[in-house]
Amino acid sequence: MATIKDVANAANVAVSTVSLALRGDPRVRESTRRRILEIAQELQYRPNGAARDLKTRRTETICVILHDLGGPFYSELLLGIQDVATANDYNTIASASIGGKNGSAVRWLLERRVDGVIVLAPEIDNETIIRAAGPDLPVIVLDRDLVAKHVYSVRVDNEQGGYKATRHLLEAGYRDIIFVSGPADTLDSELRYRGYEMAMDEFSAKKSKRFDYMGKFTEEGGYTVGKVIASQGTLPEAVFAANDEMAIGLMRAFGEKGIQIPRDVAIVGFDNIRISEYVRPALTTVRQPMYDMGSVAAQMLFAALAGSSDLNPVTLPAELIVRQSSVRGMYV
Amino acid sequence: MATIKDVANAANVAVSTVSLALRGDPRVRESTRRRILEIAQELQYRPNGAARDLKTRRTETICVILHDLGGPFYSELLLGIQDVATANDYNTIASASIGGKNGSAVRWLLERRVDGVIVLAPEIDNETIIRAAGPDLPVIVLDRDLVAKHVYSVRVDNEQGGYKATRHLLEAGYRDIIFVSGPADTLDSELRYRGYEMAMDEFSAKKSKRFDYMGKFTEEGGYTVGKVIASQGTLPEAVFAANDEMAIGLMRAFGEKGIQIPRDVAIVGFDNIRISEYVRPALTTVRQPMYDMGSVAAQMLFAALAGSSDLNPVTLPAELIVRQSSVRGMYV
DNA sequence: TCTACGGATCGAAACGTTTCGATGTGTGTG
DNA sequence: CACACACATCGAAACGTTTCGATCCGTAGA
Repeated sequence: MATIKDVANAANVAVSTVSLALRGDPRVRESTRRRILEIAQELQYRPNGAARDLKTRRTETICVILHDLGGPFYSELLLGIQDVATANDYNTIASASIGGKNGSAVRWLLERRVDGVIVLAPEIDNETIIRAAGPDLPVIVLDRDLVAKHVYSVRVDNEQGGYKATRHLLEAGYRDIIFVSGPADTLDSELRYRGYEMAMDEFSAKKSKRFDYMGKFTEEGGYTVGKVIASQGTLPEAVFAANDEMAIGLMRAFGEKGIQIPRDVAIVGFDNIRISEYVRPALTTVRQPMYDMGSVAAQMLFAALAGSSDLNPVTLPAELIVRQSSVRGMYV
Repeated sequence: MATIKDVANAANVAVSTVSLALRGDPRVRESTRRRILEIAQELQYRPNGAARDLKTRRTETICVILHDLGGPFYSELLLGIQDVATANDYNTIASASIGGKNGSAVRWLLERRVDGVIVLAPEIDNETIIRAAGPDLPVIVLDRDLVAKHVYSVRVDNEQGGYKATRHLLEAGYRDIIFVSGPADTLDSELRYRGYEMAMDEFSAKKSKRFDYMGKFTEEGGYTVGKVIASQGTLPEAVFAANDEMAIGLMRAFGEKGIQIPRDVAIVGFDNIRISEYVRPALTTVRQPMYDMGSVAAQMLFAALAGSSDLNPVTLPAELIVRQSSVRGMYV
């Protein structure tokens, strides 16, 4: 494979001249520049990124670490990030956090192959992130409770979202509302529950306990919980599920038992995944501003890259989206 | 930032010893190795990936270039790729092809920052791919009609899929079946149409012309086409849409006109995106084996990396999934 | 004609690793 | 006691760039 040296030899100029020429530096005469370009083309010269990165100590690339690539949820987030990155002439790559501690993602964090990282992946632990972050590797954490040097955080207000969802049900007249939580260790679920508590207290309604109904954040998880709820003596008036996947699982379980939504039980989810609009009845949910989150995160990253170091954590508001699953007396 | 040299100095050993120690080479004594590790820890030493890549001339990373990250469609594909990559101790990154010719993705193709590339992005042109591929950068193209040196192809049998979908409708007794195509320039749509033709000919049914109904491969596109169809004098008996998104758009348009599916019109889509299962009536469609496609592509890539160069193109079969939207006399 | 200067090009060092041949040390064998 | 040998460590070159100061050349000003 041709290197810059080969090009220099073939063109009878110094290596440095080729380097300058390729970069379009005005110091090299136009005629020689054209000649060099031509020869480079002929030799199929392609620069070696690693060498350049090594020398310049910058990669002009940022990395987004996600739980799994292609989750429907991430599409908008990535778009928000990419728009900002592109505007800054930066490249964006995405990497899945699969493999955990010694997996793929860690090498992007630890081996300085990128200039900055945005992390939305619960299974990467705080310690790793703190170790990775440094003066020349800012890290933006999404939806994570972590403050550390060179680590900056952007979050969605899950608590307020949970509050909105619950209050919506309360205002519709429901009082016996249960909360179906995600796995015990997720912060998101916890915060949504706190919002639920706050609203329930405000209306002096009786809360379900934190761990009464706990699922796996997947449709299957919701389905299982739904079966349990349905087989108990009395149904609740409404259910607030910690995310849409679970809400949809609940709907399926209820459907199989002949329980009608929202007539018999109202349901509210969280996340506004694309399916929630298509499910019947369409699911009332809370939308997280994913595009904004991506965009804000990327902007903070570039601010950090530019030298700012006192970036305050940002919290973005969530938005209630009312559909049929929570509207009393509506059928499909 | 501490380098290997700093560690060597602090430990009073040569740089090469540190290098060996870190890699766990048995040549360095266990006691010194532990000492070095400890000092590295203390100094917060982190290897410089660029330097290593430069020296070893391998990155142990493959890159997947997709149209947009996070399309629901890609999730499985990436999983298939990652599983194989991980088994080979390789890392996987994904990059969006946004930006086209001089965009982000191109640098992964052209600047040798990865060991191999898998491309599923129509907007990257053949020329770029051919230029990028070389003895030390095999490229696997997905769903693309391209043969070239160091370029290998994996495809789904779109034609057979289109045939299956159409034949299914024909066997259900429909004869007046129209085909709603994607944008003119996409190969996939074209092939699916050919399958449609084949089946229609076999049953001596009258085909719609290739460009009678053309949408944008999005729900909006399907919706628009649906409006047009609905406002014409007579409805077809059935519609075969070139992908699910469009099929769902069609369903929405028909729904708004009071046209019932499948009673008034049967609908079949293509892709088996997740929503198609939740839409009412659930959409009959053709599943592309995305996981397999990813897995096969990755396997071919590693075969190429290992030196094989005579890898034959692979075509994977598509699978018909019958749901309610095409089953005569079923309502929801 | 000499000097100064700007433009074009060059040469060498540096970036942080890996790797290979060389070197130094201690142990067991004859 | 000399020798060979395995073991542990070292030193230097190389990977392909970028960058900075040096050099060379021709021209304008004195």
